[in-house]
Amino acid sequence: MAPTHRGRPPTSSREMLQDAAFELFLEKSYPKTTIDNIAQRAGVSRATFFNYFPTKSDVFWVELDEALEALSVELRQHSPTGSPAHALEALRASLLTVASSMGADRVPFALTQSDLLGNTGDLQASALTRFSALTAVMANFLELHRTPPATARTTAYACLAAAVSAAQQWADAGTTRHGLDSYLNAAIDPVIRGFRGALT
Amino acid sequence: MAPTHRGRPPTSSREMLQDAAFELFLEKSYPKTTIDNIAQRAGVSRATFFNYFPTKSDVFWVELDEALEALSVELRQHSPTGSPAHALEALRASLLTVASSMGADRVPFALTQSDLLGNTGDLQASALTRFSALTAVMANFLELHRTPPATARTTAYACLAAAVSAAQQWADAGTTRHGLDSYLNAAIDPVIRGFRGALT
DNA sequence: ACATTAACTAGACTGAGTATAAGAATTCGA
DNA sequence: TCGAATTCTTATACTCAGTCTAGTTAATGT
Repeated sequence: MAPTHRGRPPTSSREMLQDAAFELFLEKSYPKTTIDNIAQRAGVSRATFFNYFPTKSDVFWVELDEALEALSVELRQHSPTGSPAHALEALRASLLTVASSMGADRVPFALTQSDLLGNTGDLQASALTRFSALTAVMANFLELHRTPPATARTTAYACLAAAVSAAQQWADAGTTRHGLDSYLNAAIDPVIRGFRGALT
Repeated sequence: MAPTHRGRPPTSSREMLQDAAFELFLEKSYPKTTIDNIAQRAGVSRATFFNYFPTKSDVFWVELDEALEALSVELRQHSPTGSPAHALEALRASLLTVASSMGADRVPFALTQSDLLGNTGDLQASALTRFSALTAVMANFLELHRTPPATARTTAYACLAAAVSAAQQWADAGTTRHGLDSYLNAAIDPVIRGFRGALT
């Protein structure tokens, strides 16, 4: 019988804290919910919250951060071919792979409840920071595959726009929802075709 | 002799506070500079700083905020024609008009000294928020001119990417610098031509 | 039993941002 | 000239996210 854990066992988890936070955000909006509130709801101390999340707004982006990491992993599987057009298709494939791992029942809270939360600068800013990181991952991949830097950047931003649109449609679909990948493919197809034309 | 001002005269201005802030950022980096430091350097109280700027990071973006406002004004001069392709050209023209009003000697501090400032999340986030606002202005304009919403958004993001690239080249040009509009036109031309192809 | 490891906690602190009442400096009008 | 109106400044208290530290707790390993 091999113990798999050394040290004191955790009494909490990111999921518990995230759940507590989302409950409270719905009850009293994001700005009116303090870290103390969240920690108390989850049954831990305020300092413990910061053992799990760097900032308050980070509870929002667990799924997006996972997807971003998964995308980086997917893109690394594609070894450089020196062909920008191939890179575009690889980028599409990687995005769709990541999107397809998000089933119809895993829509992030941030997408479905954004109206109810109260709009604050830090929440918006935390989203934009992640969009910027996503754009950088895509642009770096394209550059690695011999796309000129300015074109790589423009393409990456256009793909970001398509991805944001797709995510919004995904969230809005309600009971008729299917996988994110189909929305994403529809949104990104004109972008990829347009830039492929410019690259050949 | 008609007095033009009623009430107590200001002892400070946005420019004074901005100058004080930039001096201090260079001396000790952005994160290490407090609002107290800035206010003291400018000879006013800390509370007075907030009469001039909403947040610490806003001192960075005076020029960009002006440009964003100027762009909105320019775009409003173009009455709707129902032609997305015309809208693209109007957008380009408006962007270039705003860019040409920034002579070679008005490069924002944020562009030329970004290395020395110390990278913090709030600074990056404040920039991204403005980029997002710029994108929204452009996308709304395109939609007003009958561009489908998803295409408007994608185009706007691609224009943003081009504009960011142009601004960076502008800042990097040093003593050989000319007006921002020439860099912007070079960067944005392939984007406009690409999307015009998709719209016709 | 003790050492090591990992998680939790209380409490103090910092600094951005908010708010308020009072004071200060000007112009206007009776 | 004086009081009212207007505008700007200030000191101060406060909130709260985020940082840090020393000590406690709960587990495993030797």
